[in-house]
Amino acid sequence: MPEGHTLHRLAGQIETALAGRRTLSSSPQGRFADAARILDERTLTGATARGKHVLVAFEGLAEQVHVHLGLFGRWDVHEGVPPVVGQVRWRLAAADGSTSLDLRGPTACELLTPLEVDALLSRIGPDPLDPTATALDAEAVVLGSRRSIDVLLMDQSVIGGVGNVYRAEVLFRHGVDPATPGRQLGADRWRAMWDDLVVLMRDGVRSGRIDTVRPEHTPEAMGRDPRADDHGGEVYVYRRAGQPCLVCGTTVLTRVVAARNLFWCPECQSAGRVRG
DNA sequence: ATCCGATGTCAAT
DNA sequence: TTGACCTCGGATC
Repeated sequence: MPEGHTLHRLAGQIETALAGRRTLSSSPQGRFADAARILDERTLTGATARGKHVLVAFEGLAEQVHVHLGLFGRWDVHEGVPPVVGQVRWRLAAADGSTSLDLRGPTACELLTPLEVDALLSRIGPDPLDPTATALDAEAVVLGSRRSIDVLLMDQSVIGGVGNVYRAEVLFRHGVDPATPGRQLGADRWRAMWDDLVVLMRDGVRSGRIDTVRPEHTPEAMGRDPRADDHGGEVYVYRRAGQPCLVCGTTVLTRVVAARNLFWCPECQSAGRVRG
């Protein structure tokens, strides 16, 4: 589901399956019907992802489709064109019937003018999956902030594409206390975290899941049952509240930060902790 | 059959 | 800080 890697993966799949091809658009659920009529029968020219947003472009149309999945949107890629099931906001299909995509429950599915696209892109922070972005692009904001790193990581104008799983996991992998203010993080640690996000998220694009557990801590290496915490990927702390830390055995904690459930190990994650 | 949570964001207060 | 929104599936009754 939808952190940045999901959207980059989808953009890639759309390009591979549909770029340069004539497409059919419809809105079985109805709320995208007017736009779908404009898009129908057009050749798709490209799909790009920035942060958690996807933009799809069509020949002869200045506007692009902006899609944001939100918390529970889904975008399923099908071989062929199966019968519609449930609420499908936008069905996009190759005109030859080879491939189709069903978009459900998105926060955003709308046509944006070039000006609106520019405005959208300008409010998304550097994205670890953008090959032109670097740790330096967010460094001044992060290292100058009094806000805590667990809040900064979720702020899409600071870093684009990181969501609740990558937040918890990158903090764990770097032993960082989630409450550490950005200004106390230190440049070395920030850069290491950024580089790690690049690696983890690229891996997520490739696999379609979030795996963050290092080889020495995998179920195979530790003799654990891999199905014990199966959330579609192998993780250290995400959704493991009350269970023992995979590394030290301390009970994993949870609390709401930036309106989402944060998970962390109070023993392993002490770097940056304020004393007293 | 019903409830609840979910890898997100924004507006209103 | 809270509520609203979008939809589905797993847990619970």
